[in-house]
Amino acid sequence: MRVTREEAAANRARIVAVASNLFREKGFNGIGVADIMQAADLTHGGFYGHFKSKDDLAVEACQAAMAKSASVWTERVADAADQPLEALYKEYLSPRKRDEAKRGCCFAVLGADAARQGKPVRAAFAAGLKPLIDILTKFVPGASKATRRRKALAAMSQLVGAMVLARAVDDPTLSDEILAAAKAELLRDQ
Amino acid sequence: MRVTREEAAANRARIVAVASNLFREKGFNGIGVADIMQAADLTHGGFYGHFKSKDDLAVEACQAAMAKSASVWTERVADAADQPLEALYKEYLSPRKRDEAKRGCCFAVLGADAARQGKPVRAAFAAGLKPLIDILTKFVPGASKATRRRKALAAMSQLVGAMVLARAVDDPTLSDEILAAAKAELLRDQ
DNA sequence: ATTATCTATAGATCTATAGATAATGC
DNA sequence: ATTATCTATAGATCTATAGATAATGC
Repeated sequence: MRVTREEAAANRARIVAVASNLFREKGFNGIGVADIMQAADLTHGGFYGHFKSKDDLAVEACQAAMAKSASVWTERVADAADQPLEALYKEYLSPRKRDEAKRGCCFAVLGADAARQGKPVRAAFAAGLKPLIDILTKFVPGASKATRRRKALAAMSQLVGAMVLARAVDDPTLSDEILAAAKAELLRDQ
Repeated sequence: MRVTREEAAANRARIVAVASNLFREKGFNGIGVADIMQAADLTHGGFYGHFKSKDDLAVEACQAAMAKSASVWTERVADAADQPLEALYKEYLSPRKRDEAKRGCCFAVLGADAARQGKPVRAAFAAGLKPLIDILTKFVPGASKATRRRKALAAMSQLVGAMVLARAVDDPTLSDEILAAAKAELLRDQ
């Protein structure tokens, strides 16, 4: 039953990866430790050898997801050097992304949930937000750094809010319209 | 033990009102039927005489909260006829509102949760969004109705997203900065 | 007689822990 | 000997229901 040190580390990483998807799909309270472990092909009891508590896993799972977002954003603006913001906004606000919450942006999917969690989760969210704001600040138009940062925070808000609304409503036409409107208004300001 | 027909109707309304606050404060999965009934000064078992299920209550509680939002918005734009949008944005994005989730906007507090619920909740969210968009469409600047509607959807997204982010982060300075940035950018476009 | 509310409980599910097991790594 | 994982379970909590109770309203 026991595995090598390497396999144990891989098991831990798999728990974090699986939890990162399941928390985003079902919310912090929508999935239990036993189901997460089952999805990672491990037994329930083994969990507490890797993590102190479910909250501890929540912090790590969100950190992993937000770090992934930052690296995808960095890659995207590098790939589309001529129109970095257009590429970013288009991907973020795509109907495909909307329909795949488990791989979606933590802020749109778990932001409201995070507000109800303890300090560690909320600290992770603040830390995870900063790199995304920095990327936007670099590319958003504006004479001063302060102006660009203000625009970046507003743009991030618009991205997150549009995705929250597009997912909440049960009306595909309205949902698509929200995503298109946010994208059009964000790009109009370039 | 039995109460009059009038009192029973009042009890039902009190359950909806209390649930509307508790769902917003703790999320759909963060509060149970027994606790809601206790907050309404009734016993757990009495719940199922009023509602078919917890989901049914969730629909009614959200409808009530969103109807309240629409009536407050209508009142606000009438009170501040010279600068209706400024009044609306300033109130929505105030730190006071951020710190009082239980009376907050359903879309910011429960939008991501709603996306994981069944059709009835999501239909209620679509229906509840429309009056708010209509109010914004009336006052947002723009030559054509189509332009104004697009701006209204984008503005609503920005309001909701800024509130989600401001609540999620554990850093008062950053949180205030998000609210201020969204307000400034929304009003810059007048 | 009807019915709004109550007590009590069934049956799931949840987090966390205790102790056993068995393979690694000294 | 150490330790990653396992089985089993304690103790809470959750939704929903069954049946009793007692006041209303015919």
